[in-house]
Amino acid sequence: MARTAGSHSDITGPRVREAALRLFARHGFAAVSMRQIAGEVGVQAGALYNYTPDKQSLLFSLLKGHMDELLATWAAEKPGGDPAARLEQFTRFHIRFNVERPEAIFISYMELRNLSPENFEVVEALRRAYEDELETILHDGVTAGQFEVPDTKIATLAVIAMLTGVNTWYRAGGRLSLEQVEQIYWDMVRRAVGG
Amino acid sequence: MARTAGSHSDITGPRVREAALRLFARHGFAAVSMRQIAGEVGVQAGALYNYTPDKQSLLFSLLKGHMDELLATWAAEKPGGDPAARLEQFTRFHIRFNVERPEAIFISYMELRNLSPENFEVVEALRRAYEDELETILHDGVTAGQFEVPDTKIATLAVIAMLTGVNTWYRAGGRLSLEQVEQIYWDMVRRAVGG
DNA sequence: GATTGAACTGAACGCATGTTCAGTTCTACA
DNA sequence: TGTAGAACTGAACATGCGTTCAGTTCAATC
Repeated sequence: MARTAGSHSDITGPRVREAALRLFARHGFAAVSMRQIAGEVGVQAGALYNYTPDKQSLLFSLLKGHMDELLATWAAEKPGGDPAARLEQFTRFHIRFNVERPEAIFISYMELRNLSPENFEVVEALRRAYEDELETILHDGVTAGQFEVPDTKIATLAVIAMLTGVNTWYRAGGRLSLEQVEQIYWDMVRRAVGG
Repeated sequence: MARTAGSHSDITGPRVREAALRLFARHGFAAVSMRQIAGEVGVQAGALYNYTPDKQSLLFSLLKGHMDELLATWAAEKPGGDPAARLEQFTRFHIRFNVERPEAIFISYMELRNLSPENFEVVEALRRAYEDELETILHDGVTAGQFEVPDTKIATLAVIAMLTGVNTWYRAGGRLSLEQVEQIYWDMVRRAVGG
């Protein structure tokens, strides 16, 4: 819209982010150079600095963007009503969202330590907000007498860890369909919380 | 024993491994320099090469040593008999072993991609062997009609992911004792497999 | 106390890093 | 078609990297 002459930035910008995401996920933030990212995009290293003030900001932008999208997507389909139904929805949502973005999930867990303290704080707060979504469901379920959970905080972390683990082995077109995977995990989650 | 003159290697050697483990866990393999490791030990970078042929081998040695210890320790207390009792034993063992070695666990999951292909294959095989221990228990439980698990492989990975997640939040001296944590997770695991 | 060899130093090696910037290219608009 | 200015190049910068090695230090043995 407000673009002026000579602009390719709306093409190159996303390509920089995609290349950085892919390379960070594959080799790790510290092991990837700006020249490698530039090479993937087909550009010289200096050109990247039209799109990020520095390498650290590029990582932060990717992680923050991912968390924002996660929370926004969940907010859009956030169910109400019965805690058990909401827990099933959360379980299926988390699995589906994760397997669709393996690289973003991967770096969101692995590269937190490469964020500066201020940037870490921001991403960490978003992650806590996401965890709170699940904890609220569990808490409501306990209150309603539907779940039997001695400690909702621990159960929250345990369930998320279990679900996120799907990413370590799931591959599209594998032995099980996504629907089957969702069903198996939902059965385990439901029973784990005594539902 | 066979040590000859001028030797400090039985002191420095372990210190190199400890420093490397700590630094790799904190900052990541690629982000840690040999000079940083040497600095922690109180030695010049060149001296490290009395203890490892190169940086890559140092990482491999740490990961392989960890997996060997994991398997040996489990083998030593490996229970027999009732699948449910064995599953409880495995659950408690895994949690206890992990929280006692947070740094080794961390790099065992995070730094696999920094291993050379041959080294990766070795560590991966050891991890599969450990997973097989749990899968055998689940399989026996299903055969005995004690567990209700549609897919023992997936259940294995789900349970291990859930248990390993303890490391992301557990701190000694925190709100819950290790015994309480073990109990909470064992309840969840037992129910998740329909036991 | 002399000797031996492991342990270590300190400097050097070639190379890669993140980042900057003057200069060049190219595209959308006048 | 001329031009403004965004996009990009290509070289340079200081710094740090993993690794090597000739030389020095030091402790256990004779």
